[in-house]
This record gives sequence, C-alpha cells and structure tokens, in this order.
Amino acid sequence: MKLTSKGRYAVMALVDLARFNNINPVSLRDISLRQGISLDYLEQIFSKLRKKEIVQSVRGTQGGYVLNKKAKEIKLTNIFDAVDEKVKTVQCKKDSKKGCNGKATKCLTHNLWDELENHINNFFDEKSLEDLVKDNFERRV
Amino acid sequence: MKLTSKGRYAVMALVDLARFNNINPVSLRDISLRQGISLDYLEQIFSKLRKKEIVQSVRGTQGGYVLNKKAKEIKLTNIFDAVDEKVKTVQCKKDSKKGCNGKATKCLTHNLWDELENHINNFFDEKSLEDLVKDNFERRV
DNA sequence: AGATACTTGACTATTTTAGTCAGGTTTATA
DNA sequence: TATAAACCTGACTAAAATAGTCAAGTATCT
Repeated sequence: MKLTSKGRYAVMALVDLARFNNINPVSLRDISLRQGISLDYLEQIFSKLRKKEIVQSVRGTQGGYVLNKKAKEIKLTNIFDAVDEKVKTVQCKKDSKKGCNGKATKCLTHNLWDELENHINNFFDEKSLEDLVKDNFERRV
Repeated sequence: MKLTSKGRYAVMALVDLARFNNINPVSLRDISLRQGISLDYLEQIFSKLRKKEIVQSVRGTQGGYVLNKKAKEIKLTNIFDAVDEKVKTVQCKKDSKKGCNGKATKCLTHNLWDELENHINNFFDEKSLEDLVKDNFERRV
C-alpha cells in the first residue's frame, strides 16, 4: 500500500499555496520551483482541484490560484478526493445483496477492510489544511 | 492509495488456515478452492509467510501448512510485512541529516505522512489473526 | 502587442501488480 | 517401492497504473 505522488503533490502544493494565500494569487510556476514539482504535472493536478472547487483560478499576468474556501474548511479528504486518490481496500462487489463476489456470504475479511478504510478516512477527515500550515509554522520557529 | 491483492489474499488465507489449524495441516489446494485464490499465487505468498516464520510447512501427502505461532500473536503488521506490503507514505530520503531530498529543511508535509503512517500501523499492530477469526465466527452465529 | 499564466487533451516510458508456467523435491500410503 | 499429493523455486509476462511530458491553445494584465 503506497500513497501516490499525485496525492502527495496535491497536498504539498496546497500547503504552499495556503501560506501565501492572503496576499496574491500564487502561480503554479512559483509552486513548481519551490516544491520541485513539474509544472505540467501541477497543471493537471490543479485542474482537478479547481473542478472540485477547492481552488479558484485567476487568469492573465499576475494570475495564479487562490484557495476557494478557508484553510480550516479544506480537509485532506477533500483534497484526495479531488485528485482521485481514494482509499480503497475492498474489491468485493457490493451489488450482490449480502455476499461478496457472488457468494452467499461476505468474504472472511470483509469487515476488516471496511474498518481499515474508516480508520484511514477518519484521519483524513480530521486534518485540515490549516492544521498543516500551523504545524509547519511552529516547527520553523 | 490501494491495498494490493497480495496483502488481502495473505490475510484471507491465514484466516482460513487459522480456523482449521488445530486439527491437521491445511493444504493450499483447499484454501485455493475455498477462497478462490490461484494455487500458484498462494504458493508465492506462503513461501514468504514461511520465511518470516508465520507458518510452518508439512511436506508430503496429507501435508500443508500450520500456524507457527498462536493466532493471538500474529498481528496484521507481521502479515503485511511478510508479503512486502508496507505502508509507505514518504518518499523523502532520510540520509541527508535533517532535510528531505537534499534540501536543508523537511518538506512541507513530512510530518503529515509520518503521522499517517503511524496511524495506519497502529491499526495493523492491534489487530491479530485471532480477532479476525472471532469476528468471523460471531457474524456467522 | 506581448508576456504571463491558466487550460486541455493526447501521448508515453516506466514500474507495479497479479498472476502463470515449468520444473523440480519431499513424504505418506497403498 | 511406486505414485500421487503437496510443498518449493525461479523465471516469465500481460495488463494496469503511475508519473509524468508535449503540444497547442485561451485569457488577461500592462
């Protein structure tokens, strides 16, 4: 089980963005330079973040991106969701009423994966962008 | 982020094994049939489980596998570890003394991924094979 | 007008996953 | 002792996912 770069980059970029947010739109170019992430890749990522209304874009010179909500209201869940980084533990198809994979009963470990999924999602639900920025600021002092 | 089949299969197979453990060695063929996992793939998985001393093999006719420890003492951590299913969140190389990726400071989200890793591992550390077998038995009653 | 920066979609190399396949070795039992 | 059940090992591979790149725009500030 591995977290993908896309998810990590999205979070890194948003933390970077959040730190400068109050002043001006932040250009992807700046984020790219500061965080060492390819500009083209960032564009893909921000396109998704925009569609999910996590950021707003400002076109033209001096343009860039701005948070679309307060940092406090942006949870990790939202970010991962936007870039299609879902936690997925169970493959069992749920269409058959009670069982997994067409069998009559749930597979031996069905509940386990459900629990795990909840456990991880709880973590993501609780952490907000604001938390991350704060944590970062404090470490630096 | 996705759990791979190898990890899921390993856990499923061990739960299956644990249920019959007290009587006789359980053959992979039986597990394969009951759980719908390819025999060849199971062999790969059990080879790893054996090397990490989670199971013991009994060769020859009527042979199979037996748990090498009490179900209570086998934690999910051990299982995932054995089949190389580690939770890996951070890519940052740790060799540079304080920073990530050769930079002077930790990357903006370093602590976050560490926390997440711990959060997930806590879950794995606490769940034992026994818990899973019990949970399964209770559901069935 | 020109530069900056967003926007979109197609393309691709690499890696990982999820197995398969082939050819063993060991041992209980008929 | 022959044979079949079952473990054991390593090499191979198709398919999917990942991590990007590339190209060709469009919008807007100065």
